[in-house]
Amino acid sequence: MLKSAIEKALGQALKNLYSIEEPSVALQPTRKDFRGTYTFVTFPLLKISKKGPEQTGEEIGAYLKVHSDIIADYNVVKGFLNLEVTDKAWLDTFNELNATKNFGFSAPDGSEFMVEYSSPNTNKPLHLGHLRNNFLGNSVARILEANGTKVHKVQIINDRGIHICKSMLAWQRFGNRETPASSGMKGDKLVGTYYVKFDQEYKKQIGELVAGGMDKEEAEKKAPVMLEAQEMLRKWEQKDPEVYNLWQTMNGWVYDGFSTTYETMGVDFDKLYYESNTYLLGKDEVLKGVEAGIFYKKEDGSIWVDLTEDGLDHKLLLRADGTSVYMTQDIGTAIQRFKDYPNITGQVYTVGNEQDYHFKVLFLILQKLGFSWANNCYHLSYGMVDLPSGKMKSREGTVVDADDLMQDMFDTARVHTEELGKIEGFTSEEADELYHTLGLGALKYFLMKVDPKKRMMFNPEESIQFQGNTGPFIQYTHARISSILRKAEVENISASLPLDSSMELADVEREIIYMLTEFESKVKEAAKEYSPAIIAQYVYDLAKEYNRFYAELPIFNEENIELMRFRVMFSKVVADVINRGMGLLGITVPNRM
RNA sequence: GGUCGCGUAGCUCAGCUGGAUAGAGCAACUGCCUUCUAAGCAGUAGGUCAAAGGUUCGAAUCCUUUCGCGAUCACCA
Repeated sequence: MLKSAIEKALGQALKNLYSIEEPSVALQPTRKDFRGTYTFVTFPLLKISKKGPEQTGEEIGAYLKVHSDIIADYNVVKGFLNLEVTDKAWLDTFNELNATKNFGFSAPDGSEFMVEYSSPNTNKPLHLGHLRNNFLGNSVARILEANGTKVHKVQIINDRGIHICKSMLAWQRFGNRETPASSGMKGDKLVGTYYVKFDQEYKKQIGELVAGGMDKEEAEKKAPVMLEAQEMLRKWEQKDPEVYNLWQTMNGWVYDGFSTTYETMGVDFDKLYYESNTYLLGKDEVLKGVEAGIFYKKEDGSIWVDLTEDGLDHKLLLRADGTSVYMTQDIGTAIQRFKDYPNITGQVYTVGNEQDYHFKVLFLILQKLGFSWANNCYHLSYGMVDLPSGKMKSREGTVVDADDLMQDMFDTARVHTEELGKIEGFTSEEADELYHTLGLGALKYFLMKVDPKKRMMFNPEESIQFQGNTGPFIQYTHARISSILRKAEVENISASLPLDSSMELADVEREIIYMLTEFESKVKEAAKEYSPAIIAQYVYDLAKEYNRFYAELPIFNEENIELMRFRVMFSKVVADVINRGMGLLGITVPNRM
């Protein structure tokens, strides 16, 4: 609105001054060291204006100052024309924002999309990497929704295969019928311990075989527990009742554990896909592809796709014995989802960047099979969360458990809050809720402020900060504003009456109105880039700027009543954007802290 | 070795669809609570944007090469 109005005026200026028919005017924000809000770069115009950069800037600036009632003043530095906006235009802009409910967000436009995230294995508890995955996927879903798209949140649970048989076998052998109830352990944790027990037993047996003279590679294949696990997998595939029951029971424990964790995390799903239901999908599609000549069959009967023309290599799609590989299932599952949700136009897969190649191939194959939606499939590829020691490794016990980390965050929040003595008048329930809000806010913000594509560092020794560029800093800003709004209500200051637009504003106020006008484009950009980090960065900048305002200018001590009203209303709008922006990250903001 | 990604302040990260003197936070140092929440604000210090070439009026940003780190290249998932 404001920006496009200026661009329009600028276009008119270029037309009249230099007879440019279709001027491409792109404004950029003015650097902090100069006066003004928007900057127009004149260098590309010099050939047409046939004048120096300063003179060209002067001409355009002077024209705008006279002909546009939005432009208050201008200054020229080298080839940069910096434009200052009138306070009236700022206040009109503010009034418009204030009058628009949920400005920056779009109403539902009928589009539908699917977002997949989490997608764990059922043999071990969720860890730090899953937290990044879940928070990102869940946030992207919220961001798409804010852009008018109906989103279906799903995950595919890897509930079958050799890994879960390993846990089952170890439980049969060492478990003494232990259950989550009998042990008091969360179900996912309990099953995880048996996965570890299997590995220990496996290693022990390998050691014994090697000591008996077998070479290591063979020992890894011949270790009795491994053979038994494989036998168990065969029984599972034949739906052997005993194995199947145990499988259902132990997976049930895991799901109970997971759902507790998801609830704490504040994420949810609209539909769950299970590999035990989907692992046979895709085979028909692959066979159809062979008939269509898209794939080819080798002499041994295995089926492949040749991707060398696309710069990739040959990829196996069906084994010689006719059984599926991961790719086969993923082809089938993708197609199944478009059958389940006929209105979706694409889907987002939130999966780590170690699978970049896999998804490149998957999307390419879906294209070759002729699915037009394949072009709208996006791999939200995020970087690993590294520890100072490097990658997390379960074998070395360096995995950061999701439940433990969240609990640590709640404890840290409690310690900070108590130190600051900020919970006067809180009931213990309210205090607990606050610790939860702050701890989770700190964690989510920490994991999402970084560009998803980049790998990031988490140092468990230095706990996540609560000051500076953090979730709690932004939450604090919201709590401060809430306090102002409570006071405004007590003092009966009307925030609903229209504002007079003839006041003089301070720089910091103009800057913040400018930032508010940018919210919409940030929300759109975040959707286009599938990047919650863009929102995180924006909300932080806004909160930071608001705190400057808070320190520089009085509100209730302002003598000009109209200006005081403006500042109250202005604070309210900032709080609203902070609230909704943080909401896009799945972070709640408190009214007191 | 092939392919992909990354390398910005002591540390963690922005900036990357080319624009001005490269920004935040943490850590260090200095100020600011008789005024609306100091989880805050203001300031000082800290940089050959991995290196070298190239394109351009202009390069952290685009291209090439080199170095370093990581991922991936399974009839695993």
